[in-house]
Amino acid sequence: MVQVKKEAVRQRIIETADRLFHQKGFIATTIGQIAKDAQMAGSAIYVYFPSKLDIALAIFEPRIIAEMDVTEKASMRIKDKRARLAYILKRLWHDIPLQNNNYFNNLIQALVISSNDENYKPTILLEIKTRIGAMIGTCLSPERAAAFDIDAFTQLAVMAFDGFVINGHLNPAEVGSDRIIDLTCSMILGGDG
Amino acid sequence: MVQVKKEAVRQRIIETADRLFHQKGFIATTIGQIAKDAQMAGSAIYVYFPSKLDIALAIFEPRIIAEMDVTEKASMRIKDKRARLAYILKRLWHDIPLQNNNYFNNLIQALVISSNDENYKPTILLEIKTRIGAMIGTCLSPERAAAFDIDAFTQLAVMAFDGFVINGHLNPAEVGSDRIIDLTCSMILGGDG
DNA sequence: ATTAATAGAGAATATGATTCATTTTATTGC
DNA sequence: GCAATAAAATGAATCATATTCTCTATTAAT
Repeated sequence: MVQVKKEAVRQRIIETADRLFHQKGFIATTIGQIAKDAQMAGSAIYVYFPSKLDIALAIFEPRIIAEMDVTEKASMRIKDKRARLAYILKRLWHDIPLQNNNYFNNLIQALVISSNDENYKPTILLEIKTRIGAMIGTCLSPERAAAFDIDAFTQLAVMAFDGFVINGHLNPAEVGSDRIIDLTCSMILGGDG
Repeated sequence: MVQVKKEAVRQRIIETADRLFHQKGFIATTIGQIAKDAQMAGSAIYVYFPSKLDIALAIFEPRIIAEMDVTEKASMRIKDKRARLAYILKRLWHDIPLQNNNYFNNLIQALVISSNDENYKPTILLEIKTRIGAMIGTCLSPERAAAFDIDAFTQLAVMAFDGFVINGHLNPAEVGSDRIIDLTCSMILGGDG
C-alpha cells in the first residue's frame, strides 16, 4: 500500500551525475544541476542517495571493477609474461588514470573531500590491490614468484595508481609513461634495468 | 603615507591556520575559525591572502622543502649506499606521509579541491621530484646509474608518495612499510628481490 | 597636524549541500 | 472502482562558508 522507489529514476540520477562529473568534475557538479538535468527536485535526489558522495561511489565503484575485469581478461590473452606484465601496468598507471578526461579523479575528489567527517572505509582500493596482485602473480615464473614480494610491490603499485590519477591532468605525458613501464617490468622480472 | 601590512599579523594567520589544519584538516578548518583564533575579522584575512588555498600553500610549500632539506642532509651522512637509499625511500614513503597526524594530506586536500577552477600549477611536486632524483642518484654506482632510468623511477616514487599521503590515515601500517622499502632497494640496486 | 592610502571590521552576498513541511502518487485491501 | 496509507516528490527553508562590499580607523610621510 505504498509508493515505491523506481529503478528508472535512480538510473536517471546516476546517468546524469555521471555525465556531469565527466564534464565538470565531482566538485564542480552540484546537486541542483544533477536534479535539473534529471528533471526532478534537488531534494528528491536524497530519496535515492544519502549524499553526493554516495552518488559518486555508486557510479565509480562498479566502473573501476569493470576496468579490472577488462584488464584481467585482456591480460590473460597475452602469452608472453613480460608483455602481459607491461600491459597490466600500463592499464593501471596510464590507461585508467587518463581515461575519459581523467575520469577517476572524480572518485579521488569525492573520497578526499569526504574523508573528514564520513566514516566510509574505501574497500575499492583493497579490491584493486587484491586483483592487481593476482594478475601480477601470473607474470612471474614460480622461482621468481617465490623470491619476489608481490604483496609489497602491489601495494606500491596501487599507491602510484592513486598518484597518477591525481596528477593525470597536470602532466599527461608522464603518467605511466613507457619508460616507467619498461623500467618496472625489468625490475620485477629481474632482467637488468 | 599609508598604513602597511604587518608581518606579525601575517605570521599570526599562518600559525593559527597551521595549528587548525593540523588539528582538523584543511577542509574542516574555516576562515572564520582561523580569524577568530587569530583575533581578527574574517575579511581581514583576505588583506593578507587571496584565498584559503593560498594560506595552505604558504604553510605547506616551505614545510615540504624543509623536509627535503632534512632528508638530503641526513642521507648524506649515511655512507652505505643501500642504507642511504632505504633511508630516502622511508622518508618519502613513510615518515613524511605519516608525519604529524598525516599533515601533508592537507596539501593534497587543498590542491584537489582547488584544482577545478584555479589555474595553479603546483611546482612543489616538480621540486620534490628533482630533489629526490638527485638523492637517489647518489645511491647508485656509476655503472648502475648508467643502466638505470633514474628519472622514470623517480616519477614513480613521487606518484607513490602522493598515494601514501592520501592513504596515510587509512592504513598506516602499510604506508611505506619496511617490506616495500626493502623490495624497492633490491629492485633498484639490482640485487635479487 | 594633515592627508591619503590602506588595514581592518562587520555586514552583505553567493553558493550549495542538506533538511523540512506539504502535496502527490502508487499500491493494496475492500 | 474506491478509500486508505505510506512513501515519493516538491519547493521552500536552513545551515554553512568562502568571499566581497562598505565603511571606519590607523598610520606613515609631508
